[in-house]
Amino acid sequence: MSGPHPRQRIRLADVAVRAGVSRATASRALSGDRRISESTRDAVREAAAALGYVPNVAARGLRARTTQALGLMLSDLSDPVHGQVAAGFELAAAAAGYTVIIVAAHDVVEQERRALTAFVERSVDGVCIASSALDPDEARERVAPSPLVVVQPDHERILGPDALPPGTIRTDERSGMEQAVRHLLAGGHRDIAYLGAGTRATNVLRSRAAEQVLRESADLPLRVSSVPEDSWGDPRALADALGPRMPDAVVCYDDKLALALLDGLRSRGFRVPDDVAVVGFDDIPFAALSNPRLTTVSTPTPLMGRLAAETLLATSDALALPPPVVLPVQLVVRESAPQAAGVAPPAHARRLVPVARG
Amino acid sequence: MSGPHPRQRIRLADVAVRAGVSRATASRALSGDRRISESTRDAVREAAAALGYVPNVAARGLRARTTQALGLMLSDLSDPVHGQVAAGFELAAAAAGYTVIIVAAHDVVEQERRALTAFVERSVDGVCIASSALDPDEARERVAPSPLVVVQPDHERILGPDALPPGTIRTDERSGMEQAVRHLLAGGHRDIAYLGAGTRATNVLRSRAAEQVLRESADLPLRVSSVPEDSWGDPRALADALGPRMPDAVVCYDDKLALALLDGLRSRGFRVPDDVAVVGFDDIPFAALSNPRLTTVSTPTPLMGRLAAETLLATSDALALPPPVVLPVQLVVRESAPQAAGVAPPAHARRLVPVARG
DNA sequence: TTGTAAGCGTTATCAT
DNA sequence: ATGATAACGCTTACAA
Repeated sequence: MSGPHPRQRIRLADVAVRAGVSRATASRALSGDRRISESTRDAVREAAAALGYVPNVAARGLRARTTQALGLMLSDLSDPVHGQVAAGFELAAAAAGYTVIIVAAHDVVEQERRALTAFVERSVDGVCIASSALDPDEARERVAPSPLVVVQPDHERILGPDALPPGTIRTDERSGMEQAVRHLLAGGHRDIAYLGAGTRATNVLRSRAAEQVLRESADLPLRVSSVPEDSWGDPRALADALGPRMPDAVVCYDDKLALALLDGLRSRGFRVPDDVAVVGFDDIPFAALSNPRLTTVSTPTPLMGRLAAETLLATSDALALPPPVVLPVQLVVRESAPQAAGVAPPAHARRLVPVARG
Repeated sequence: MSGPHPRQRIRLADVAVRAGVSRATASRALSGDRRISESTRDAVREAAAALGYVPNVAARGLRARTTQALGLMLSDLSDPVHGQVAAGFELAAAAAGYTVIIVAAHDVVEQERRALTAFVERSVDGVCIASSALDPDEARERVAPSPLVVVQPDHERILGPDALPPGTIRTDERSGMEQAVRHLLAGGHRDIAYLGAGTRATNVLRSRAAEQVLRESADLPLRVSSVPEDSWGDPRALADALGPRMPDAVVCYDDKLALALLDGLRSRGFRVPDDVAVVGFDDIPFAALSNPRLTTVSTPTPLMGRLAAETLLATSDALALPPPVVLPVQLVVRESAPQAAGVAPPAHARRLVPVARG
């Protein structure tokens, strides 16, 4: 039952012997070195194929000082947003012949540090952090001299006035909230609430942006409610968190929260959008399939992953990272916060896959 | 602006010099070798810490013939089921100090072959394939001598009478369909349909199981409809695929399809479950949040990933893989196919997180 | 055009 | 208890 392949792994030396050349020649032949004669090149290739030779990249990397591997740290692989970022990242990396090492750090700083160490141990050629609480400077320090790209940084530093550091990729939260809030105002809503999860920086960022826009556009206050980050498993609690008096409309931190809220509202007997309108953030795939379908701010998650990988691949020097990128987002109007009556919805509102994607 | 850490990476030799010992001693001290004296051990550790030494695992692996890395091949990281399998896999691997290399092969056989080659090139200590169309024997051959575990194999071979090979982890499709179909029969449904996606083996397996159970339990025929694997983006088409006359109930290939179908049925003016009941398969997180909430067969996806990793970690010899494992599944009754009137639902039917998980 | 030999950073063997 | 030294499998000066 054992196939034709030998148990012992074939080394370059074996190929060289079979082709009747030195290891150096074999190596050069396989790497397509122009100085090797046509004939020996073919001979070596044939030998390699015949033996089923697969190079040992650890050995190669040891000498060539490149591993053709990238590290990706994220909080949770089963999260739809992170999954899409990871998918885009992996796709771009694989297209360039790179391999991806993924570590889930579950938003625990100590695990995040360990993840970065794992990348350094493996000498990856670049590291991407997706939405981490770690201080970006510390992270960059830890993975040096590998370049580091941070997607959706979540350190409190982003709340300050400082410019984003090079190698940062973010979405335009402010624009997203502007579109969401203006849409609700146009729909006649006045008592608008923000439902946040946790106290992480991105949540604060979105909450503040919504508050500002509402203030500037209509001089109205924003009601801010908040639930702990891990309480999404209890949808009724989300509805209850909105307080004894239900607002006209709710903007949620993200779609996961919004979809859970839809469920909680239904349990509590509220109708969406008649009793209260709901807007999400991210446009995860199931946002288009909920009942009512979720109006949400579409973020280009797979594109962010792709961009992160491409940035790393294009960056040999960790100190030469490109300036921060802020990606545009777009409100997708669906049923949970429909267009004001009498106004035709824009074409994109019906699309399952948002325009800005990959 | 450049921190205290040196640009050049610290090698073991540097630590040895600083501690005033040989490289061999330094290596042994760091690996906690009992023969090294207390004092030198501390000295070496101090030196390592002071210099910020991080070992090079490629070099280590070259000599020690173990990489502390596992390979995971899946079709798509942004798929909820695969994401959960990957999350469970990564968690178990990380807990054992292992790192995971993930390659998405998008169900393309040629890419699957490349993925396996990538794992061999990197000499991973074990490989897991999640739901692949590749011939398991070919796969095992390709990754030899690393052990291979296959989660939810999808090769047509599984349709035959052959026993599953060692190192296989599957869910009990037959039992799942039995629970689903019996539940529908108990609810008074007679005209039952199966809505499948694609023609892959698992789809055929589920379809056949449903057919058999329906035949054996009630001597009724199963209506089988099918849509191409990539047509889930058009929910109305799914509803239309059920034919001109709507069945009493539909069992879907998986939850993604079922949730899309719910949307399509709503678009077409059908009420669920009044006009037609719908049952899914997998119990992905959003199945509990749809409207109506989805009745579905819960599969222990994170557990499968965890089990796969643990199996690999426990298997030094590729030829000593454990016998196939078939994991139990459990129907979770929700609104899209509710309990027959007058019968109290079991406790688990209300749980958000199914019992069998992780 | 090809071969020889040194080296990548570790760990393991064999001394001492 | 510690040190030399030889691997591990590959690439790349330097030679020829």
